Amino acid sequence: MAMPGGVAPVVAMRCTNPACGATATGGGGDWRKGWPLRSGGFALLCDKCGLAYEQFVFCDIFHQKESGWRDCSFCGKRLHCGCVASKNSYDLLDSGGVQCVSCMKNSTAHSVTVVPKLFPCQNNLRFFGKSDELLSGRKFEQSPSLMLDPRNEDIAIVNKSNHPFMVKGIEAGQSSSILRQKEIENGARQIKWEQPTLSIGDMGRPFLTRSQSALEPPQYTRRDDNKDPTTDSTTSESISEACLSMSLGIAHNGNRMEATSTVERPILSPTTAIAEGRELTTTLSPFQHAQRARHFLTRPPRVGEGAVFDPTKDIFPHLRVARPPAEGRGRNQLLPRYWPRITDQELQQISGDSNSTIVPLFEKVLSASDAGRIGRLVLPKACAEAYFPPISQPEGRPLTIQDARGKEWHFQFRFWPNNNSRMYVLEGVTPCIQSLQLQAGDTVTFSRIEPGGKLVMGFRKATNTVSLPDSQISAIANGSLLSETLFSTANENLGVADKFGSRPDEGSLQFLQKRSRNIGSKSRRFLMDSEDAMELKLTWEEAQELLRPAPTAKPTIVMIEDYEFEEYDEPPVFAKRSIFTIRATGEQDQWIQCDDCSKWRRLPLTIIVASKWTCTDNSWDPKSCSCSAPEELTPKELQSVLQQYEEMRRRKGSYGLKLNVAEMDASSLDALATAAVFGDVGNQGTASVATTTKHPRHRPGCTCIVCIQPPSGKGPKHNPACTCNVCMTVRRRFKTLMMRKKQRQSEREEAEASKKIAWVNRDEPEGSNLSRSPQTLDTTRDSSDVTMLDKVADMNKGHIDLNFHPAARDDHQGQHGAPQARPPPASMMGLLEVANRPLDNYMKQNGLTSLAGEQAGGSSSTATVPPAPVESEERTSNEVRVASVEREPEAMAVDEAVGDNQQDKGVDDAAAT
DNA sequence: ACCCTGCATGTGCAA
DNA sequence: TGCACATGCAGGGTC
Repeated sequence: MAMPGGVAPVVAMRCTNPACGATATGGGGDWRKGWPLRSGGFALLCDKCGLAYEQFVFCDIFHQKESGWRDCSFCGKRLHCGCVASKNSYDLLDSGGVQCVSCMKNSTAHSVTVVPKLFPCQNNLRFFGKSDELLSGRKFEQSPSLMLDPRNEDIAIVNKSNHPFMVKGIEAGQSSSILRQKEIENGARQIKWEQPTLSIGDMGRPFLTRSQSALEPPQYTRRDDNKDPTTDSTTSESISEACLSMSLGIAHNGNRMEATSTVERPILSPTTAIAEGRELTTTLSPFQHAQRARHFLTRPPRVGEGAVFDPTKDIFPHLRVARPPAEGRGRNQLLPRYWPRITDQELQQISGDSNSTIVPLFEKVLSASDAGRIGRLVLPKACAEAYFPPISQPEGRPLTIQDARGKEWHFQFRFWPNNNSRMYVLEGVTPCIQSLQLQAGDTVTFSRIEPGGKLVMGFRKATNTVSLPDSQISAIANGSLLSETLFSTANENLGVADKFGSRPDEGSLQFLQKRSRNIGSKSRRFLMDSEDAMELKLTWEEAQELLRPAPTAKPTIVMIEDYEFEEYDEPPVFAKRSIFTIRATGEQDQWIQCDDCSKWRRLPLTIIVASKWTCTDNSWDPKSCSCSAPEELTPKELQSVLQQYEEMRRRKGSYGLKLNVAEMDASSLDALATAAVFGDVGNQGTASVATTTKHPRHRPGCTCIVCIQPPSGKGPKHNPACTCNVCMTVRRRFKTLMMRKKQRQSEREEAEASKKIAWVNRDEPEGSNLSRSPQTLDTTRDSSDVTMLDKVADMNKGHIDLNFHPAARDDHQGQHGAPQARPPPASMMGLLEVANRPLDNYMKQNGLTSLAGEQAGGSSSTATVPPAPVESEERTSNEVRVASVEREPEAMAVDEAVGDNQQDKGVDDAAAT
């Protein structure tokens, strides 16, 4: 094949990043594929110093953006895309943008003007070879020159600016004004050039950098600069598409090799980007900054390979990067939305200290049905087929996946035939989903540990998880619902903090976009500036917490659709968030965080602090009225309190109820108690922090039946031979229950027999023993009902009797047919109301002064220690019900002594006893 | 009555 | 236009 200009082949390339210095011949592994191109190939990236995947994520967002309208990446013209009618009015760019017809036409008139792909940053790559011609520059007018390295079939493309590009696995083919890949059948490899004329006025300008200026500046194509970049999404999109790409396009399509060269996004190293950020601070709009900030997130995703030098790794371990799919069957077809966006921190977390390598496979934003109670997680077909073991039968096979905590989950990986295709699902995910507290909009990430091939899953909480009905979303989108919801008991989360504290998750954003797409023909966003947005980055529950009743206000409790509202005559006070705790002496404290130094300070209980508060405002404690004063709580105490405070908030959310401040007290207390149980409070020993997303007293790693038993249906079952307290107790109760059931059954049979006899002898005179038998049973029934009534009454008096047996009532109902007049049922509200009373009430009622003293030997200085720790976790109401049903008499007495604080605790406490 | 299971269907996206 | 996927639904099983 003739080389244009007779240029010698490229023999090697070197990354210009001095910290990287990667040298490769193109086949030595220093290069790898980047983002997929429309044509099926992949961009080519330097593997060592790392180039920006985030660019693609960025573009991907815009790909996912409103499907109807997109902006031309060159002129900014708004194009209607997607429908058949518009098919010829635009052209898709491999880089993710679109190009309008005008620009397509104009582009042919321009000479090839490209932005050097790699030169804006220090990571940029330069080619060097035997021939200095490569470096000295070889200009071409219409089409890039192609240089082929005969050894590795890499092709360097030198553009007008003397910046070469490389294409792997191609042959120099025809030149044309359009740079586009052309697929060549039957093994022929050819490339077709698509005009990459870029309006650098849009795109390249922000990327004028030191390194770039040091090189030959690219030519710019002017465009209208008068557009306000904040309103012109073109800018943002263009920013991401500023450079001509060097791309590697190898599609595994039989024997066919495909190669691509296309327009590409600018590649920036983080360091350079930061430098640029300084340089461009004055010229970029906030919107642009926002976009640029994404470039800061770029780092080389070293996928599934051993540790290599990565200059950004240590600097930005938390950066969320869309990693290209790992090797797998058909991975090329993997949609970018499934690319795992996993940070090194998370990878580190998964891999622990081991030397194993984590290969991120894919991720998925949980849909409502994924996170629902059905327990089925729909897997993207391509991902399932690429990374999970192949299955031929619909029944599939069991699959064990380990979570980040090392816990193994057993799922059934299977598929359903669907429209001549397959729909892959993971069944039995409910326990896992619940354990990880995942909900729709959150993201689960699947990875593989090498060596070994073990599957691991991580998760990412959505920053903008929304499960509101569309109407509410719409209202929120219009800003109309905000205040309304703040004053309501909406139990939906609008903002669950990212576990890793990262920025909003793209997938979740897409989820949001998707959810709100049907609201109307136009997308709406509640207009707020960035500070407002920061202020509003809280959940509805948090917002509720910020609203405190006026100090003089006395609430009236009203029930609206089974939700309990505190109704005040006076408007609520907008307060700063604080945490309530109870000391061993029973005294309550309020803790509040200084806005300046972030230290937590103790405040009197009755103080309601305005939205901003600093140590200097602390007039109640002269010792802590300065930010320099040490914090009263030790870091461990603080950590425990905060963790459990978060836990409490989550539980509030899961109950879907607005719980009053007293409940917060109890929960905070519970938090401290939990911490105390694990030796975190009052014991400055080495006990590790017991983090759990489950019941506060659940021990990490606990596999007792209540911890792992799914609410129903399939799923991992507890080892029947387990001898843990809970299991033993449950078994004992089950035995008792069965005995009772047997007894009732025999009674019933006896009654049936009696009825028959009574019917046969109905003409018998009254007083007959036989005819009175059912009445005798009625007496029994009444007696039982009295007992039940007593229990309900007892409950309403404030004693939760978890022995209350709903099944017993059912039995009687079944036995006697028509329901009878009954007292108000023991509703969940009632239970919660009682359960939420603070522990000090309980202690008073039970004549206790300090549980801490009794139980923990007074080891806690600031916390009240709860009853003995038991293995448990926050359970669904279903589980609670089950546990309640299975109580036996000996546990009842314990319940009344112990289980008055929280409903779910009672079960565990009794179990432990 | 509730749950599980398997399948069907509608919608949106990508080719 | 076809495919992927979210979700609805019906039927059977279990509590």
